[in-house]
Amino acid sequence: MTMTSSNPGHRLSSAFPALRALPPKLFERLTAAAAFRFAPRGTILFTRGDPCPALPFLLTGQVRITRTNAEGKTIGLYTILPGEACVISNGALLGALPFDATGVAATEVELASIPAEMVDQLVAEEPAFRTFLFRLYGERIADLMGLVEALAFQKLDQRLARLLVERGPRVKATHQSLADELGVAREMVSRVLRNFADRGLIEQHREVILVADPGALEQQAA
Amino acid sequence: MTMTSSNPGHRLSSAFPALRALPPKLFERLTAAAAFRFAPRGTILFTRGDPCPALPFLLTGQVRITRTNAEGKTIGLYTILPGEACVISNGALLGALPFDATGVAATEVELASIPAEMVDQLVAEEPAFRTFLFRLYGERIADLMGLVEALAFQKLDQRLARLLVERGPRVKATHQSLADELGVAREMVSRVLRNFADRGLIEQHREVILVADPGALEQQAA
DNA sequence: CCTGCTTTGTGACGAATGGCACAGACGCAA
DNA sequence: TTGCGTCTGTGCCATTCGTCACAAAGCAGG
Repeated sequence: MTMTSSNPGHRLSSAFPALRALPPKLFERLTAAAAFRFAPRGTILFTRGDPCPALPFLLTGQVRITRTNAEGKTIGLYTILPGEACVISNGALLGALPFDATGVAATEVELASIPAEMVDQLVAEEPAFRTFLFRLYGERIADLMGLVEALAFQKLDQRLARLLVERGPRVKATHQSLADELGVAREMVSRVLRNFADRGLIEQHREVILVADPGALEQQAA
Repeated sequence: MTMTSSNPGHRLSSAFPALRALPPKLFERLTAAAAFRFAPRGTILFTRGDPCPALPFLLTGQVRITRTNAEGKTIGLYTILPGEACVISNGALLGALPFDATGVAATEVELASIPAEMVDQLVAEEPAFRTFLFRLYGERIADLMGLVEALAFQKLDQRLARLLVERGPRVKATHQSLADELGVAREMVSRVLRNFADRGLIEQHREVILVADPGALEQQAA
């Protein structure tokens, strides 16, 4: 499902400041080579073992990176926001590794895939792009290290509280999806949420959680 | 403690194939600019919040990357082997991020730190170096994702068995250090090891564990 | 040999989480 | 309205792990 946006060049450069400094010629070639793609919520953008022909840049929406084990249990790793690129793919791309996780559109998403050679050329020629990419790697690694620490040392109530303040004030999700995100059993999520609701920290509705007391939730997360 | 190796250029290029293709001029400059350093086992090479003026390449030995939380609990993230570089530092380096973990010399180590500008130049000019670096990033991210999955879904006996087969057949470590590595309580490590020993999978001595039945341990890890 | 430190072993108990088995609530479609 | 599927709530019990409180064993220095 590849489509051309009404103004691809502008969207790319406005989402990615690092591209703004490009020589016009190169930017033009980049825009021409980019594959713009639009995908509805829930689309599996890539999964373990997929080949990786291009580096996807996220223009709008959110992509959730998750990992599922042999028994089907799932845990969320991190989220890609607009203006970021999927560097797992990149590791795969330029380092020639298969990637090892799954990317799902958490909302409707719009992305622009840049072919490998183009990315390589950008890295070689554009200092701002190098910085952009390396910073992105650094942030992903930091995200993962933070997750490791949380898994090792934090209790479920802390992790869930953190998730709610970050996604709040309105979180649309089933308990099951939150459980998958956190890598725990659904019943545990239901119980902790019930506890939060009893204490007035949140308000629960079907598929929706409203954060009622962000301060107290933050407290709970600490 | 900076010292000049007897043959720095040769050591660098033999540990890092990606550097072998460099133009002689550049390689000479690189060798001249590199700070060779030798550190005994246990040295803290960097820690959270340290600035990061250069990219350390590991020539010999092993560096363990760990993370410690506010209460002093520790967990190991991954290990850097000879021929690899510390890409956390690099994220910090080229992306201008503080790094977020601690690096400890797990053995005596020898490393060569390349200044930031030099690394930047290498990335710009040397395709082989780009590939090297991106592949390294990819591997680190894969390591961390694997660790996340293990923490979320595997029991201690599985994780400990895995560690022993990977580090075997002779593992020199106290139960406490293994506990720190795995992010668990020392008593649990003692109990699981006792169990392994009772079943003939390992043999225990003070500070030393001998893997007696790698196959069965592997089984246990699965 | 004594002494003191580090390492390892162990029992008892509680807290956190998982998993099962349902029941009830809600929403949608026929 | 009725029926059905999904989502949520809950009781119960097993397992895993953490913590505390020691005891015992090994090593090193005087």
